[in-house]
Amino acid sequence: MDYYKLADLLFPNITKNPLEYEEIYPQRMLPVGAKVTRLGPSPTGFIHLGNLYGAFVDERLAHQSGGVFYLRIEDTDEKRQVEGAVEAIISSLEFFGVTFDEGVTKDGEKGNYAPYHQSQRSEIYQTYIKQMVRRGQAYPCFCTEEELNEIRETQECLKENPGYYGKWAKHRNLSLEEIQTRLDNKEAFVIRLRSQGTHDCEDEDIKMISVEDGIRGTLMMPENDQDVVLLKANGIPTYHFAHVVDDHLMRTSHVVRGAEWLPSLPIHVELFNTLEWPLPVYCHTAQLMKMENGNRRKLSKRKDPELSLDYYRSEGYHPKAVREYLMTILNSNYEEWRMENPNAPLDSFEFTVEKMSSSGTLFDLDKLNDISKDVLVKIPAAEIRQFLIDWSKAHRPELTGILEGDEEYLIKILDLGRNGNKLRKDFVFARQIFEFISYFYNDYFKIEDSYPENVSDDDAKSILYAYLESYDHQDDQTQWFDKIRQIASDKGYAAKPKDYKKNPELYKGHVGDVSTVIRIALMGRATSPDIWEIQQILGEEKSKERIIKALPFFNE
RNA sequence: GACCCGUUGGUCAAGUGGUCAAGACGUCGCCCUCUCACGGCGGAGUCAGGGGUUCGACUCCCCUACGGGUUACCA
Repeated sequence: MDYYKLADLLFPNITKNPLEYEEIYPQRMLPVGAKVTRLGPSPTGFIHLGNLYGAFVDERLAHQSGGVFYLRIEDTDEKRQVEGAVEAIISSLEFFGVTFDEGVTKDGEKGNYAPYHQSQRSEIYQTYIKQMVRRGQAYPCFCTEEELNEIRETQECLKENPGYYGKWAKHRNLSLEEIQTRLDNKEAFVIRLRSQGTHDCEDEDIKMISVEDGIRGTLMMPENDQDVVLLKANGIPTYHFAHVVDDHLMRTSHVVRGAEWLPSLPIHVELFNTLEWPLPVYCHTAQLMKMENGNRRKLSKRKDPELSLDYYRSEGYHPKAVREYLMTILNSNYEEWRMENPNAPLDSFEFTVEKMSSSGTLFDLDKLNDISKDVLVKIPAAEIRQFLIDWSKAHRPELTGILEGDEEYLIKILDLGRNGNKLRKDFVFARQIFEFISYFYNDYFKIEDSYPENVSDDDAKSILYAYLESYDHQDDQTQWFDKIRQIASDKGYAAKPKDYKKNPELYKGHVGDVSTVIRIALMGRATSPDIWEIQQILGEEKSKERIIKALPFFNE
């Protein structure tokens, strides 16, 4: 068989020598140990937490080593293109603090290894394919879908491994004449790898290959024996081929991807070997899992919209919180480091791929929320205010007016209980924050809780009346509370909770019940931060007004 | 089915032959306390099972079970 002739027959328009690409895309000039990583999303527009998880690994690996992190769009599947997806991906990642040095950006492509859209790299792929055909390493296959199905069915009956390999590879050794004829008939064809792998026949045992995975250590797997499709009938490569060519030519040093790629690793290894290129360091990350009906399963795009990044954005999780959380599940020693370095920037943590877990991790909302509290408590009120405003503009526009309205007022509210040494950690995510502080705004103030059971309506009324009588906005906190105690004992409630605990039969309740009545009148809820402080923020007028409104006496 | 990966408390997990098997979240109790938070203290709770190897196994080997993934001209 004259493979040169075959190659020209198949790709008459490809004239470049592969070596030219080696010159166009030379070895990167980077410091020793610098890592080159990439994110290669397919533009379906949907990214979930798992993608972000992987993106952080890429980002840290590159930026921690003085390397390069670039974005490549893997748009080799025409059926899955979604309008505006690339922009959505970029802005989503940007929101969560993932930035690229190179590749596809909002303003087009940037970098010396362009193009970064796989759809624009056909000539490159075909040049290498042509070379492989010339060398007899790849061949055209004209099998139709029906023929492929037939093969699979036969294999199933015979209980042999499914796939296109060995004796099942019908078109592996087609003659030049036959190929010519089929070409003349305009039959569609794909290009397949002529795999050199061994099969599990009587006299041949499958050879094993071993690969060093950055996360998982030594991996032993059977070598590939499948004549996988390299180039689809439309001239676009499959993921397998595009990955190998791109990551070689773009000089990627570390390929970070999900564990679902593990089974196709032997294909990639054979491809790199066939092309005589060095293998990148593979890092197969654990999957982020979800619990469903008592079982865990991989996060899925279709089934888990609540795990999409958009969900966290619309709830108003702070990007720093999400990042911090992901980091704790990314690197097992991160949490420990954070406790020792509570205020250090996240980037100063030394991330290592070896400290990554290789088993699937369940997403834990409780943990995210807890971490979020710690993160938010360190963010200055002015910054939180801006964050709330930005969030409302995108997700709750009806709140924007209020939030932007009185800047000083909002900042005081957000700083409530965050000045002393015992910091309140009340804030988790934007939507929750607004609910938490909503009683400060008349439009959102409403009575949500009812008075304690041991306080009669008459008592409640008289407590509020007495409170109003004694109200002096100039009182300091001690003076204020002394008056509450006074009211409590006047009405038959213990001034100190301990007294009540000792002799519950002597009292109707204790000072806590009294302040709960006041709290409900002022905030509409039985729980809130310190009443006195809240009054100082609300101001004298609003505070009194609410007490008056709560007095049934005045409502009658 | 075949192949691959995985399995330490409810969750995330330290741990690489000798530990009373860290820590965090959650949970429960107590303390602090005008409520709620915060904080402090304490409790319950784990090496999937069975065989080896070894003086000694969470750690090494084998088998079983369970979970997950892949098995496309999708990525």
